[in-house]
Amino acid sequence: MEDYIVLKKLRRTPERNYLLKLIYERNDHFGAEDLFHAIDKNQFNVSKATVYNSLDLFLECGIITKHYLNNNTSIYEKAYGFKQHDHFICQECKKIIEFCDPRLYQIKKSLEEVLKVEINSHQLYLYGSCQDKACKGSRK
Amino acid sequence: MEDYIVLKKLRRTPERNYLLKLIYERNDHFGAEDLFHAIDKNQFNVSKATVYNSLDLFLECGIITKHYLNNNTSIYEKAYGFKQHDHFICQECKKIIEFCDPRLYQIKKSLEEVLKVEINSHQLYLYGSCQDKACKGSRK
DNA sequence: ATATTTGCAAAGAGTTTGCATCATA
DNA sequence: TATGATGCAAACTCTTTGCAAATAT
Repeated sequence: MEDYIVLKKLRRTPERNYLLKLIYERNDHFGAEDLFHAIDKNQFNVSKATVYNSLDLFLECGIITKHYLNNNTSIYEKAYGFKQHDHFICQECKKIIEFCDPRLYQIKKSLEEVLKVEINSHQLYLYGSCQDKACKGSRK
Repeated sequence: MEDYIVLKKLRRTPERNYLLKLIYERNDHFGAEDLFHAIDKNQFNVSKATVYNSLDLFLECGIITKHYLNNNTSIYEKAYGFKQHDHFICQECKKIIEFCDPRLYQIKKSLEEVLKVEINSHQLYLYGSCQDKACKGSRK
């Protein structure tokens, strides 16, 4: 699991290793604060600054992905070894459904030509409501 | 231009009218702060709180659109009478190019079926580099 | 040895809130 | 006149920064 570490020419510190471990243990979308609180303070004392620093680093390394939510905060998810996907976000219950649609790549390709630009990445968020019982139940 | 005001059952205040005017005078993507600074303090004294309140209101009315940028801030653009479009953002020079691709609607339609959800809106941002001379020139 | 990384606490940016005052309907 | 809207400043949240001490290479 920690074999994924590709810290390039950077230093391998216990804090980074520990944070990576925490990240790979979870399968959700988490905020910097979530990660900070997941730290076992008895085991390790990682500061918030280091959490942010490390997240930036992991992001650059492609180990995690960052999403900018509609409340001006960010969440992350591990990325390494997972295929590129996009997100549907239920506005009622905040559930996130991941999906992947190859047609998006066609769109990107043709837009590169039409707009005469080079596209490196994209973010697609679909907003709406899911049909979960639990979700419906929570509606006012 | 101010005929667009559809303040529903809400009050028509001089502050809101003035802000709407400012918004319709500009054709760019602007932040709350930008709008606040665009206020002619001699002419009007609109507080920051009112700017934020009004932007929320205009957003609900569909008069403006809100985008969440990759630095956890928001920008707005007027929406009324403009057709839905998406954005390419140059990571070098921050230029924004708007585009509209009908295939995205097909994707949304089929995802509604596949994911069994109802999609109300979406946000698609493409990131990359444009080929402008001015942009290239600014690269380190 | 030395340049990077850390922790801490303080600063910062953007946004929201509380409340008394004001003003639209 | 009654409720909604405003201005102000303080509070809040998330994130970044400065710096001395610690540490990986």
